[in-house]
Amino acid sequence: MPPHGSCFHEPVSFMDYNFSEIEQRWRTWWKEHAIYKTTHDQSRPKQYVLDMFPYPSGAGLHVGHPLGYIASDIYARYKRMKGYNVLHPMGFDAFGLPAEQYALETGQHPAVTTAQNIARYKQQLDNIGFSYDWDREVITSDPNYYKWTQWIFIRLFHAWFDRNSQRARPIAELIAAFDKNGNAGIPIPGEEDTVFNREQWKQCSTAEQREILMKYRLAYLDWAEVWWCEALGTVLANDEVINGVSERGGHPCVRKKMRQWMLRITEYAERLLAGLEGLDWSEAMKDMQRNWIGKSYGAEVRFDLRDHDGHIKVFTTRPDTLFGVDFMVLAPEHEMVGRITTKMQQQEVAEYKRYTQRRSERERISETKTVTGAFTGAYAVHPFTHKAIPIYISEYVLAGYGTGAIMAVPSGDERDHAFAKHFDIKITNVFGARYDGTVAYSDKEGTIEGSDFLSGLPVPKAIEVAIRALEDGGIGTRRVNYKLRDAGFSRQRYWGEPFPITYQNDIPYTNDEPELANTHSALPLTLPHVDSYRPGPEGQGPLANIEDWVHTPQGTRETNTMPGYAGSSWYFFRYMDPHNEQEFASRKATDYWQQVDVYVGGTEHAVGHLLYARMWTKTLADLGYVAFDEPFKKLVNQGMIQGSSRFAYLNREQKKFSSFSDQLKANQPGALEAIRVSVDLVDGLVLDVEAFRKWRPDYADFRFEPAADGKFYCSAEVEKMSKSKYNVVNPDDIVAKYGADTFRMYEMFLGPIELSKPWDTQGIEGVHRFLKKLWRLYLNEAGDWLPTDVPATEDMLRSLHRTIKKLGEDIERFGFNTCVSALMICVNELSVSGCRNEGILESLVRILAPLAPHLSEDLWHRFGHEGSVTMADWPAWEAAFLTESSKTYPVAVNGKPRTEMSFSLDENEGNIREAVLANETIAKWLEGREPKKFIYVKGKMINVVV
RNA sequence: GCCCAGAUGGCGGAAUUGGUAGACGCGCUAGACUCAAAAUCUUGUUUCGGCAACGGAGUGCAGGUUCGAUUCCUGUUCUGGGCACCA
Repeated sequence: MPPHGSCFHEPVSFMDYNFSEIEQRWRTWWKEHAIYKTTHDQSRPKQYVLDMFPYPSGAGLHVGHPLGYIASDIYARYKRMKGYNVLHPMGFDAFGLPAEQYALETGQHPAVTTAQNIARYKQQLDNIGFSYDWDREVITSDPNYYKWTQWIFIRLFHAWFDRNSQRARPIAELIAAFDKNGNAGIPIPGEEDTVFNREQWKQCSTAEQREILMKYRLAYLDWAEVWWCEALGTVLANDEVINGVSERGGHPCVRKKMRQWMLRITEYAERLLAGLEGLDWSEAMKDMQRNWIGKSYGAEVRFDLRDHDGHIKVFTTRPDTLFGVDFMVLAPEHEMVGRITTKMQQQEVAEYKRYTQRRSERERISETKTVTGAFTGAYAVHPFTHKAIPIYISEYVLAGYGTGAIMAVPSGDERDHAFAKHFDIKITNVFGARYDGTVAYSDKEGTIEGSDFLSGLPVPKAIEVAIRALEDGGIGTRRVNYKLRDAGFSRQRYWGEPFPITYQNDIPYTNDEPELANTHSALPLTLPHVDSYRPGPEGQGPLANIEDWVHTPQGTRETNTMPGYAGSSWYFFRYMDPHNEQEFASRKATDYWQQVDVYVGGTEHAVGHLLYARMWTKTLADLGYVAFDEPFKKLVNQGMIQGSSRFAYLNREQKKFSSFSDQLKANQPGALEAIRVSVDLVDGLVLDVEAFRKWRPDYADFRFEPAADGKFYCSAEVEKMSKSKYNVVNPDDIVAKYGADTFRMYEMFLGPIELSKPWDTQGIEGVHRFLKKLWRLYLNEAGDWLPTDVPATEDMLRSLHRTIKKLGEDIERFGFNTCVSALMICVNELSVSGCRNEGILESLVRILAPLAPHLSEDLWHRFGHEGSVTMADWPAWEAAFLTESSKTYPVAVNGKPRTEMSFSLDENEGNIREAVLANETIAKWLEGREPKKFIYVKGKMINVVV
């Protein structure tokens, strides 16, 4: 019979710490009493504690996943006890490639496998005793959720970024401005030179007008590169392409342009950069975002072509080196390449372009050893010296960065230098003696030389003078450049949000626009059923295969789907108001819960998810839907828990495995083969040989040569935890064996939350012993309740209050490993002193509650409380119990500690000096010398310098 | 290649503001209880020399600042994470 309430006074025969019975009982009780239900409560301050929601993979959770969840759960529970109304939800980032891949292989619908995976994840999470309010669960692939993802996309489509006010505004306001003044003062992003007046605007056809508007929209269509695999007839993700061939099948892949949806995140570059200042994120994380945004100051310079009309624009951060330009390099994809390449060079250029098409961007920018490129045969004209400048193409210039073209200054840039040497281009020195002809001088120290009007000027001054000369001559302009690029928002896949877009004559309309006669307006636009998950024609997604879905009387539907980050860019709003059918979240809800106070997740999201979520929040704020424009106030990054793999050593010729030792490897190098052993078959390093033989029947008749003690040892190596390495540890197994409370505390005890560290199943015993020891403070073997009203000693009180203070401080700063140590020390002390004082022991239960909620709940109820310990108050520590009157000082001579001496804390320095110098040990080290200096730091140490 | 982080006993780690390096735990060691095992309790455990007292060395490596450096500075090596369609 399941227990109810706190009425469990029925006799229990087994009075040891019976974690499985305790944990099951209280999990049921929490559920029945909806302990973790969160409501809108104005009377308490709010606290929003959020985990990055997981992608529910088919492999289930391993012990590494819950690390951050445990930390945030402890924090959330602590904040509840401190009187906050805590929002601590969980959900699933459920769209994604793996489910689709699985569907391709097995034919099972991604919705089905995803639902199964989510069910498994939830069960695993519940096993660990998290305080999530599951009523607020968010699943990105649920139509009731992605309805609002689509709704936000429509807002992005109908919005543009006003550079003057630095915020997004409805597109209707842009149209109004065009009707009045054309695009005067509102340049087209990326095409700032294109200007039209009101008449020109009005003369445009609707199609032309919409084409112009597309260049402003925050969600827009453009041509962008993807990996295209001809043999598979599909677009591939970066990590599906390895060295230019597909991961599956090894078919050649090339970069190909496709028409895609993009997000104009570049318009937010400045705000995304500035917004970082006020955030409580690690400096490392902010640096990564700053670096990604990549703001740089410089100039855009126009180089006219010698034998053609037109010009090439370059962006440079070093306009001061303009006189050192010896050649130019265009990205192979640069639009100008086809036009300017001479007949002589056409074949070479075409071949080189084919080569770069197979190269990933990463390969192109990382390649430093071999220089590649091709000469176009064309020349530009230097704007000041008018000398002819040869134009090359090379992979190290990327089309997407700056203008896709550079002016090359070999004396001042390492890559340009290598390029010049390789192609035997004469190098002009603009750094005088600082360039020695062998290594480019790229420092910004010193003066510029041999550069006409710039000669003799120090670099910063030269940059200014050069920019002014460029602007005066109408040759260039001062410019700020960002490395940040607009984000691709199309995927040629099935398992993602469909776009609420319909094309009429190739013009995209959002489904709520009047042109579609309101026939498509209802959201969500649900994913239609497909019979096959194979790609559609010409690289389109599987949706393109469903003729009668694509073709509607009003037009043809968009067949791309949204990328994985669409749903995760705003889910933190939905938790605030998860069942709202009118809005993505009400203003009342978002105004109450505001920003996420603490966001916990891995660094791998540093620049992807965290940047997109910030942009979406800014857009929603600009359009008036929420009141704040930064989603995550504080960010905590958890490290990874790595696997500890095991290897057995095999001499295949002799059909013999040898127990591992340091000598073994040294004695037989080359002859030994390391064979992976599942961690399930190993106790520490000792292999269960019989189990291994069963696991790998192909080795069943091999010999196993044990060590001298008769055991067979494996070697260990720290690696990523993954199935293929046989080092995955499932939290379910750990919880079954030791209980969730032990598991939670052990994960925290392992080390600082932000560091990566290997999992070691053996170490968990220590934490488990600690909980058993704690249990014995409350109940003896006979099951008698031990706490009574006996008085507490001063030592006990000091021990308790020191621990209360430390726990509070450590939880606030996410230092959970030291929390566990502090509790261990406290329990050790209370055990030694035989503490039975119920006041102390009850406080101990409270401070244990965030870390070990099941055990604490059980003891809490044994104290006679009816409510949950979750709602108990966090005890206050009292300074009176912590003050010490004296200190045992380390006394050092010349910085080396030689002895210890105790002094009262209010002893004056003169007396201390006298006593120290009189001390026998110190006198011995002084050897009669007069101390040069006497250093006394109150409460810390004493140092005598001779 | 670029950006970021980390390196302390056999292992995970502690030392929160520059002040006794190794807390706490694992493992190992010796012992108590037990027919035995488990559980529990007790002892020791950075390393070298020494019975000990004590002394030398020691926080990836090489320097520097300081009365004093795991902590600050310069350089360097190695490991891990990210680099735009994995999530």
